[in-house]
Amino acid sequence: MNNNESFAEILKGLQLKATTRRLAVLSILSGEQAYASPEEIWKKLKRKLNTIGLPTVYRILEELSDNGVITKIIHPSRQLYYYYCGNAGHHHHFICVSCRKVEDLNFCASREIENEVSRNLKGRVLSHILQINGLCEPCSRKKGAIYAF
Amino acid sequence: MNNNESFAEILKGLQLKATTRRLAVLSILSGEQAYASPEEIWKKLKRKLNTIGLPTVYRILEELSDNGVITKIIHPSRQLYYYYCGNAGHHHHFICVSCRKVEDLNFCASREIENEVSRNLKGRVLSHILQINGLCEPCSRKKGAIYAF
DNA sequence: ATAACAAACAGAAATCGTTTCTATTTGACC
DNA sequence: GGTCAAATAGAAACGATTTCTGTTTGTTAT
Repeated sequence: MNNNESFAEILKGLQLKATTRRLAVLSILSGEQAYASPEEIWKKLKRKLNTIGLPTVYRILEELSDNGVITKIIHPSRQLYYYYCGNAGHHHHFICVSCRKVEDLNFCASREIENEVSRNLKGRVLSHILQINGLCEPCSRKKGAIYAF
Repeated sequence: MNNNESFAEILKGLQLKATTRRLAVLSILSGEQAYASPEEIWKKLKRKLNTIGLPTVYRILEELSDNGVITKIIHPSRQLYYYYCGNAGHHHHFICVSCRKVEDLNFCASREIENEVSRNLKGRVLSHILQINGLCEPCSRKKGAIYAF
């Protein structure tokens, strides 16, 4: 499968072995258009692999997230959620709090923020978090499906 | 104390009783210029009050945060941290990941974001998270005190 | 003031998402 | 195929957070 080959390249580039589990995690995540929890991902992995431990899933997700291959979603419940995004450049996400769909946002104010911080606060920016929480188009039509976030 | 009176007003406005514990939490948080964890706040509370339970601190912090009186800090460790900010208007924060100091940011792109989401995604924005992580001026001078975030 | 009642709290215990640990297996390279 | 470090399974531990129950406190009306 082509995807698996390119995922293997990505892993090698990060000096991570292209193991069955890592490729399976990437395969599953890349097939999702919604963010997923480690346990949810684990359940899907168990269908394809004879054995896979939940701690393994946690470790792989953290590795991939630390290396920028996947995105960690910020959730008020503070549960961990992850999302694979093929879009390589720096960008942010709009997440639907109802169906969990994630969409790319073509907006980032990092330059303005950088200016503001260095000019007014004399501080140094290491990173920034920008996430938009809302309802995607289909969900916003369904009445009664609105959650405060 | 004047602060306590105004805190009592705030609580009453939210239909929360102005209890000794709630006022003590607000008193302690408003005296901090850095974000603090529930346990840290609890330890300080124990010095002023005969008895105070950690679950009470958690509950109060969540109530106040839900009502917008205090701010929840987003931290990669996913530990809870809170911060009291007197600034009433909508704004965001620059947090120092070294000394935990929180500073206000006079920047918010909510209008641009709203436009982008409604135009391109046809979605509906419920809320947004913007937090800048970095090093404040004094901390950025101290070499060796830099953390990835 | 004080009585009455719901809201708030203390303290113990439980919860459960996440991490650690150790022995075993696997992938990469020769 | 052999070698060795890296990766994994499974069990166990962890610890921040929440739940639960009986008791206390703040508020409101008297």
